[in-house]
Amino acid sequence: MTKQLTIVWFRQDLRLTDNPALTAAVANGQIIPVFIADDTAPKGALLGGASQWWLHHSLLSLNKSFNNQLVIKAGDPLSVLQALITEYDATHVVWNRVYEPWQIKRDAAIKAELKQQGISVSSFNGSLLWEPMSVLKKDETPYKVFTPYYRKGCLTRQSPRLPLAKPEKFSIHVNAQFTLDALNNLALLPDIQWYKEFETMWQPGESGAANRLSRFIDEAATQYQNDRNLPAVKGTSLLSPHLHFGEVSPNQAWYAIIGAFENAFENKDLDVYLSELGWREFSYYLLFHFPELPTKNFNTKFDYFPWRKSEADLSAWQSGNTGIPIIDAGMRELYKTGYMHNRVRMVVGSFLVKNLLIDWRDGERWFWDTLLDADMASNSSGWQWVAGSGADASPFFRIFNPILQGEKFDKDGAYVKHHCPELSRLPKQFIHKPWEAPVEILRACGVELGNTYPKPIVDLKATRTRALDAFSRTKAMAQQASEQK
DNA sequence: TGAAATGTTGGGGCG
DNA sequence: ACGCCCCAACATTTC
Repeated sequence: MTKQLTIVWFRQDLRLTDNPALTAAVANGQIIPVFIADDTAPKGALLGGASQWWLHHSLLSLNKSFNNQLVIKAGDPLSVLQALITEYDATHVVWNRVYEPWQIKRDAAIKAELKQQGISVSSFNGSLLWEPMSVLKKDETPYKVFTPYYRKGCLTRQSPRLPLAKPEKFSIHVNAQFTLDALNNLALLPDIQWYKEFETMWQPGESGAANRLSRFIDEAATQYQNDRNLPAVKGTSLLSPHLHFGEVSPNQAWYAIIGAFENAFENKDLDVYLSELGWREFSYYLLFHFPELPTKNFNTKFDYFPWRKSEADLSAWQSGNTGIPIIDAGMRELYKTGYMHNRVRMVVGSFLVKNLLIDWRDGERWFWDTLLDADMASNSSGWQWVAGSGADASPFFRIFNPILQGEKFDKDGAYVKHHCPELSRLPKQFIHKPWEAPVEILRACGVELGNTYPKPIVDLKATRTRALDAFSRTKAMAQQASEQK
């Protein structure tokens, strides 16, 4: 019997349980687990600062699971793999698929090249419940609306793969060794020490992911429909960064929910959660079928939109100094914790695009750099959804009023007070609109607008009208352009 | 997974 | 008792 040695190329699947590529490799003999920092990644795909922090720790965790034998490399993945194949005399290479357009292209080229060299190469689905290529409408074109995509396109198809068990034992080539130098050479930890707070809130790695999932099931899943909207309450799963790096698969989350409760689909709370996993699938689906989603308006009407350029406004938004409490709380939460509650993501997104008229791509870029769960598919489809330019998007005229959103979902202002402590003494009546508070109340609460906390940088009512006007002019221009053809 | 403007209804105050 | 007005509460339309 010939000796079989398989290189397991880890990318966005940093786990041992339910890892199809790993399971296949282990069944085939010895393995070499490797992570490669890809030097050839296009600029827009380079990991943001927050994600780099996460990756650093997730790799440490994965290495621990591999008994200190995770090989870490940097460079052009093809060359790195070829060098490893030669060095170890490997016969097989396996990986779980990724879906960013540039990675699809790269992987196809690598697969072709290695096969040509007589290496056996296999790829697997480790990250999606339903892969994009297999879900189409009757006319063979991709869905553009979520509900039929999910209910008809996905749910009526074959059930997602049941999670695979963690390989009980595996044999790693004795020469495969982790070195801290190799990890540190990736320089994933940023120079600025802004991530201190990340460490108190997050536990990157497979066991951290499992903890989050079981905690969600025990404490929040059955109140999900309502509590997921309350940013001061831990009512969401908080799984997004773990899912992005593949420390847990959507299949594990899916079947954990279905297994923990009877008739999950009949239960509104659980059904809503499962459909959020469906939205994640939809994002990957859109990115796969519309590879320009991260940079181009899905709805080309928006190519005529008169975006404003304002460094001052953009930077006030980024730093959480717009003078509108729920916006500032969200943006500060993001910078400090690498995360922002989803309800608030919608509100700050609407504010940037509609009240400030700043291009959604500027928002997308900031999120990409600061979110621990930054994900090309979710980020671009999310921003296009907010802007109104996306597939099955929120219509542009649906403009969130940050005061009303605050009063509805952060009634007593706990979220605002936590992230904007300079407002913490304000009565809840004014917590979402301090500029309406009488001066004597402001003074008594230690708030001086324009000094301890900014005055609002825009008038919400006037900018709402301005946005609607810009939108109607955009429609007219698009209409005119189409008539001229 | 909106908000504001506009329309409708009905109870109650009042002459 | 009746008509009128006001306006809150809810519904519908519009962006």
